[in-house]
Amino acid sequence: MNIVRRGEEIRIHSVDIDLRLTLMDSAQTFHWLAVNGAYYGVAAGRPVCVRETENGVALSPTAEGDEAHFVRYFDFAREYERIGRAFAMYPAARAVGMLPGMRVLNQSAWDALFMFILSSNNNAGRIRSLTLSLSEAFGQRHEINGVEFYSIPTPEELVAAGEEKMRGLGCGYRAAYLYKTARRIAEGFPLDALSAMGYEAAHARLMELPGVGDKVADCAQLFGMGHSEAFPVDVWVERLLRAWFSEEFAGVTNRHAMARRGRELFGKDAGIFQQFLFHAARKGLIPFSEEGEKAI
DNA sequence: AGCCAGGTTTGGC
DNA sequence: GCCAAACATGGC
Repeated sequence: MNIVRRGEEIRIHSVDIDLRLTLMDSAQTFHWLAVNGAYYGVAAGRPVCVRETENGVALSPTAEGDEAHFVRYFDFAREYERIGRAFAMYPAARAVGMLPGMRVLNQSAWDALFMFILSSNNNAGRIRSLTLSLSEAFGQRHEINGVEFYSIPTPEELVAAGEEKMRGLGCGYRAAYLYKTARRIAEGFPLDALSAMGYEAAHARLMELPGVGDKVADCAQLFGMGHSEAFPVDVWVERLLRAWFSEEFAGVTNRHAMARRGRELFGKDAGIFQQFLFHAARKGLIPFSEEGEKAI
């Protein structure tokens, strides 16, 4: 990795990054706009335009000292090839090599929590449209290169908007979850302190929030709190584990136990590995039947 | 029309 | 503790 600044632009060279895969297709974030081959959005508090270069990315506008922020956001300091090798004894680990340039983002805790509360029993397309609708209605406006986009609304902005207006945008029963959680945070729940806590303690605190169960908590921790051992288990990961890890997960009956077993088995990189397994499963790159049989 | 979507909550054993 | 059903919404 090599970082160069020119005026308001930061260029990060010699990194493995596929922006469309990471920002638009991988279902770990839902708020980015793709316009003319560039991507516009707020990256953990920094409104920015990102585009791919020959062997990396260019970001603008940026301020002095933002380099470390974007390296962290795109997780450029972690070597994903090493993770693929470390799990090479599992046939399904070819998922890592099949998705070059997918990064596991370090988003802000609230942004990740917001989007994954909306994700419950929902599909990626509608999570995205709800995220964009709520952001445009209640978030802050930004404009770069004539492209207009919005911050995800803060807890305070959601509380000011009210549950009924949120429901009016199509949130369904998730409006109550998101509104009540926003109110808890606005009233002092220490969301930003959870990143500094251990996985288990932070997980237990997150589960206190309305609309946050094991899966949403794990996604918020993995994508928004730097807890790389969090191992979210959704429908896709469950099917994949039953098919391709039947010995390792033998006797594991429910998703809560699968998530615990995933952390035990894969350790600190469990969540990174999970993201590759998840996406490969969802896209049919690693096939299996409904009964959990491998389909090679 | 009925099933599914990166689930959570609630109420019954 | 574990399990089933209810919960809004839109796309296929």
